[in-house]
Amino acid sequence: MSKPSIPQGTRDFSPVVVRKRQYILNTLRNIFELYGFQPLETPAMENLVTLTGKYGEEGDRLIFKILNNGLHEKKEQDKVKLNDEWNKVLSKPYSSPVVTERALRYDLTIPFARYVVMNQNELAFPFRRYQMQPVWRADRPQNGRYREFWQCDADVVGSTSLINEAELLCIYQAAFHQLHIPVKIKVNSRKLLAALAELCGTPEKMIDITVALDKLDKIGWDGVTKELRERGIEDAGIDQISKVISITGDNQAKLEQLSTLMVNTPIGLEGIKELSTSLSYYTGLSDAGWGGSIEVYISLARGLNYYTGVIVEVVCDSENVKMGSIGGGGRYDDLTGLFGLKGLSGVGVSFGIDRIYDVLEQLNAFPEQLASGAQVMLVNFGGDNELYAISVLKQLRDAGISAELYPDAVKFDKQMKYANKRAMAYVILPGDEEREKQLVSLKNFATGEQKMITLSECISQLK
RNA sequence: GAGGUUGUAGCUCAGUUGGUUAGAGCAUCAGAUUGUGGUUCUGAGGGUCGAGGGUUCGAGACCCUUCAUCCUCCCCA
Repeated sequence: MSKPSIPQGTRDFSPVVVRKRQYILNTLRNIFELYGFQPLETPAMENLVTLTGKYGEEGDRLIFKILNNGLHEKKEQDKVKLNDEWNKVLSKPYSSPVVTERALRYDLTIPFARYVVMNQNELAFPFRRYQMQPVWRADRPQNGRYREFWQCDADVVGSTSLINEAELLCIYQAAFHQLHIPVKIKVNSRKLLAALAELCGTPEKMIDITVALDKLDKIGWDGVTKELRERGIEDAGIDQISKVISITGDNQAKLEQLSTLMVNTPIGLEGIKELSTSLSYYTGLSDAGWGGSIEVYISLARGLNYYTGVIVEVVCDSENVKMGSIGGGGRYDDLTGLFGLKGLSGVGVSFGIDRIYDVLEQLNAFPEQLASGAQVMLVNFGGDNELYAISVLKQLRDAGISAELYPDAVKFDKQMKYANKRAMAYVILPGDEEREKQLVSLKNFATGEQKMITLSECISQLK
């Protein structure tokens, strides 16, 4: 069987799908630019050492490694060495510069950090960048998870101001407002989670508590309790956690109650102050017309363990849509420290393009006119009419009208079927009669209405 | 890393306890229709039944191996 196929976990995007994806990307791009973010692109491949050790043990295994090429030309002793290395690679997860020294990028954050460190002397800090590119993971694909997928990030590095947090919240609000997706934006702080771990008397268990708590929406409080016990949290600690996450009220009320509970944990008070400051900046920057809500959500944890301050997550707030988070982010201190540049703080957000696409599809919220391609097709009648059609074609394009001429003078029926399948808005019939009178017949494909008019009338109607 | 699903025409899938020449719909092509698409009608082409082995008089179906695929858990986006 030699049917063509594509690698597991990859996708083709058909013309209609690409248009819809571009609609999302263009919307986001315009907002990023409006907020003063600059575009950045980095290579599909990075040096393997740039990536290894940055995503945890699990992450290292999911990095797509690129085999070195040209090795077959080397000498006999090199072949022996390569064979040895190959055996190590095949026996277990292992990498060696002899076999592979490059890898496909795993996310956009680490390459961004690498870029910042490499260009630290040229960049104007704080550096605001956005980046929309595919990334690759050697994960096992399943529903909604791919080996090649797109990420879309906006980050600010080199500033600890909470204005940045507020601006990124605004970007979320503005973006989803423009895309017509109702959202709830959940915010929290890693500092509150750290304080929570202190309240439990087990500050070193913060990651365990975080991971368990993150599943609250999925497995419920009973499930979380079970997992916390498994992770070695005492019942007294679980009581504390229960007390904290059962706080209710508006954001202001929640933060006030929290500061009572965390009165003896300085890091908790710090987190509370940061959240409340960010929210007040946000109020000043945001537009009253934006829908959706921002909610302090104490059980929000997020898996990534490099966040250190405010964390944020966006979920679609519609009864008709069941979907996990469609965006997330937070503050990370010292990301560039991994590459030797200390003391740079960053904060960023990420948009889940594929999930946003699915949500728009479910809400039926894509703009109508995205579906069609060329606006008008000219029927090819062959002979002298072909040259006439070409002159009409050129004038249409000169006027900025998207047009195409059917390239072969095949049966009329076939050309009309093609136009129909391509969902053309109009068809122009430049035949014998039209050519002799120097007119065109313009047919509206939706209504079937057709009339013979001058080219300039036609152009003004199509514009 | 663990567990499960499904592989039959370009696509979506039927195919009975194993039994003639493996079917349907859609799509394609041709014709009814040489300047009018979506609707009809008629006809045609297109399959090493994922691959390899086994059981059998006989395998698309049963058994083994293998590959691919999708999904669930883990983890993540």
